[in-house]
Amino acid sequence: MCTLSTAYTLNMTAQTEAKVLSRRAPVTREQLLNAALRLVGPSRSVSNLTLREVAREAGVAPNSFYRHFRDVDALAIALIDEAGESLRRIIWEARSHVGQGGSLIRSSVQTFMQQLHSGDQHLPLLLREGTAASAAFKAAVDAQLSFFETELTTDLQRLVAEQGQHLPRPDLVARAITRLVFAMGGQALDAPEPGLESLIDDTSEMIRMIMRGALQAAD
Amino acid sequence: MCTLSTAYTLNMTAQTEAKVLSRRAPVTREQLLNAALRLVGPSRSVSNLTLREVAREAGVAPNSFYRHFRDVDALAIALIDEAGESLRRIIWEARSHVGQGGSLIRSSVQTFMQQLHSGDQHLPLLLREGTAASAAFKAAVDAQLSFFETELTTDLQRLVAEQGQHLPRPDLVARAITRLVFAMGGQALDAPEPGLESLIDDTSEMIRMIMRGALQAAD
DNA sequence: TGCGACAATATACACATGTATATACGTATG
DNA sequence: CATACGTATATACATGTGTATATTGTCGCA
Repeated sequence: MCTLSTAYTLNMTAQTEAKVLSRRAPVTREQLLNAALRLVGPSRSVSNLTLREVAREAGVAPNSFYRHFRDVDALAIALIDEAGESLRRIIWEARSHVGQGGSLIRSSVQTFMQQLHSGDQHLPLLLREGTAASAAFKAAVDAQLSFFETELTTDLQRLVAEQGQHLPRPDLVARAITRLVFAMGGQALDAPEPGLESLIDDTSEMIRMIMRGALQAAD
Repeated sequence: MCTLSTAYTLNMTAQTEAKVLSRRAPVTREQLLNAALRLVGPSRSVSNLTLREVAREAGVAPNSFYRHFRDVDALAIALIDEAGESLRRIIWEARSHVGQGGSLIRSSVQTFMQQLHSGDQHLPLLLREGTAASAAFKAAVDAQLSFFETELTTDLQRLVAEQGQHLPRPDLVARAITRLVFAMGGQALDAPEPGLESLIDDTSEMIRMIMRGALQAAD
């Protein structure tokens, strides 16, 4: 099969987008990351990606991979970090978008779930690799989740304090909410579009249960 | 490498345990299942298992695999079903073991978490493949979880009714608890042994929050 | 006893994979 | 300009993989 060598030049999707820019522009790195993201799609695990496969999809010689990542696992961790940033950005937007119209809980959950269906594969990846094989992956995901939980903890305390109440164990509450939302997100991933609304409702109601139960413990 | 052909006869761990029993005793099937379980260990994903690898570990010729499973995915689903049965058995035992000493919630959570560290890889597998790549895997895991949630729903209703109370949305409560426990179980998997107790405490407290919050909604 | 079915095996083939080696190309600096 | 360097490439090789084909051994039934 000598069609392989020519195949590199056929896939020019991301290759032409930035032809030449300075000397050491790490454009190939982005190509590889995007190619991997494209390959895993909505449900494939990054741990069955192949070095050659990613290079092929990126329109790059197999050996060029080594210039940017030690192996596929290194690339995977880079993707997880990207996904963590994405998550923080998403939720930050959700917080700022919350009008007086809907509750903060519901609109946050809605933003999260809709992002899962947006076509950007970063969040699905984060959900998947959290229980993945490699211990390194899990550690990377857990770091991102912990970061998120910390933010949520202070947020919850502030919100509850605004209503003149006190929230016991805010760390536990934040952790429960985070993990629950991620678990429900896993279901949302392969739920049909119409069923998504009820999934958002259910998840929001679960969160309210947790909040009520936590506040009640203050007695 | 012609050492391969002899290697089959070297690994006799499970092969000798039941020499000959009737004609069509599917002993090789169990060998393959156990071998796969041994190979995935506490953290490896079943989707990177190789047909030859499993056959090798089972001490069986690669082609014998086809007699029992169409491919590795079919084996994986069989393992998930086994894991579901295991889960139900575990929790059933937990329920019956609950003395007046500890709360039902805590002892159930404890049983679950301890089982995760017991060396039996069925439950870890169930946790992992729930967010796995293959849609078939997720469906299989979801079926087992749904079954579990149904049992839990009726249990919760009965328990609450015994105390003269009414539980609104018992299905939601059961789902939240199940998914949360599984999410926390994922953390318990690679938590050091000493930290396990606090993880059990945290998870139990989370469940109590959910229960209190759900009951409070009855007003 | 022998025979037919069935499970398990050995051998083989056409791939795909990770990586070693050597080579071309473009750019910044002397 | 020329040289050196960083990047990407082509080629190659040993190894692992899924599966097709043919063969062996073993059991139940006649």
